Amino acid sequence: MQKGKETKMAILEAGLDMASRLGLEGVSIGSLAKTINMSKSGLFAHFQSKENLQIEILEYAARAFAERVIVPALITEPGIPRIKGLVNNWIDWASQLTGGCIFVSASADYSDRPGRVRECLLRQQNDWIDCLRRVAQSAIKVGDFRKDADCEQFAFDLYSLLLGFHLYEKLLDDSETKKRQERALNQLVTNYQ
Amino acid sequence: MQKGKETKMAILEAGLDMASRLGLEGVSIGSLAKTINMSKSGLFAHFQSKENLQIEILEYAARAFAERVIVPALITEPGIPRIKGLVNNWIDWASQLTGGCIFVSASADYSDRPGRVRECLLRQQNDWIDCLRRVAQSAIKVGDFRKDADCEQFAFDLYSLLLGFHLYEKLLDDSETKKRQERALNQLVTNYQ
DNA sequence: GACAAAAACGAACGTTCGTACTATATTGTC
DNA sequence: GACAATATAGTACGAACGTTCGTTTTTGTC
Repeated sequence: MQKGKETKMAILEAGLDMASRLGLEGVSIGSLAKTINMSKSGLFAHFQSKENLQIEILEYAARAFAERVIVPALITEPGIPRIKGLVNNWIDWASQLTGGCIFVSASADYSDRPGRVRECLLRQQNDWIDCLRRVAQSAIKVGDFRKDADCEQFAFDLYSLLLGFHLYEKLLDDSETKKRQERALNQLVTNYQ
Repeated sequence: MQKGKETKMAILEAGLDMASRLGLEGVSIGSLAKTINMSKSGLFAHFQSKENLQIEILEYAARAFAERVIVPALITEPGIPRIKGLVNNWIDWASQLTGGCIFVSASADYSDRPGRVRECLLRQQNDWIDCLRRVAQSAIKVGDFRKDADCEQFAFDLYSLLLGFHLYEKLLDDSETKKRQERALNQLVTNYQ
């Protein structure tokens, strides 16, 4: 069977866009079916529950994220170039989605909403922070960062920077945001050299 | 008339808690009425629309925020002590609310949801960033920061740090978050000295 | 205590929500 | 082309949504 997978992908793509605009909780089966031009029940049959739909959207987003943000950065040479590449990829990723990075909004939404969706998101965010930690470690290895640099701390610092950028860019629409982010990033890597 | 104002305050307090847990969009008139033990229509009469309710919750939150975060910090001596006081107040504020700081979750939720709620939130966030800028300026004035320090940049850096802390604390439940935040803050003020 | 104003209520509106069924198209396989 | 498997549509459900209405209770004032 082929056709099934295709529609499912189309649903998830539209679902990702809708989730970025309205949040994962704001994705309703009826409205999503309407945008994809199919029946509510037809769409529902692919997921059996709304919770499954939300989780599959998250997992679809994670695959796209790995593909567009992480993998291209791992091809770049390790150290500061890779870090800057990763940041730029992340920014591109966030600007491609209408409502911004789905993981950022979901992290705020599910900070106190227990369930399988939250657990899935938590796993993903831990993976992402791990990824940030590893790029710092490879920066140590190639000599861009000093030997005793705290990689966990760097992950915290860098993710914070991305979150700040996201808020400024998506909510405030500040024209100088890109400049602010670049300055902060340069200062950040300097602190770890 | 007195009674009316009292119930309204009780509604807004419960509404703020609910909004911090479920997001502003997740506050439903029916469930809010149930937690406050009054009828849906009775509650509704205070606001005339859900949008008004959301805005009044935001404004109620802003008053509480000014009272608990900003004012106490302005009493502290200017410069680095005031900055650290402000940060600690903010952290207390975020930890008092079950689901975390309402402005953080609302900023993510309303990044692409036009309307009066978004406009209100935007005004508030600009005020907050202005506040951060001013504490940096007073730090220059008392000699804690160097004369040519970029206060706008400092506001960006500091708010980013708070957002990072918020995500780590509320979603990841990382036991070392407080330490991470303190290290980042110390490094941050060092960069501006 | 009377009386008007304000506040709270209960019921109902039309709509949308997620989900459960059954039936009809569409697909891939022999 | 037959036949089974899969995919989509259609309909219906109970509950919850925001909102409106008319009524009743509570409140503050004279």
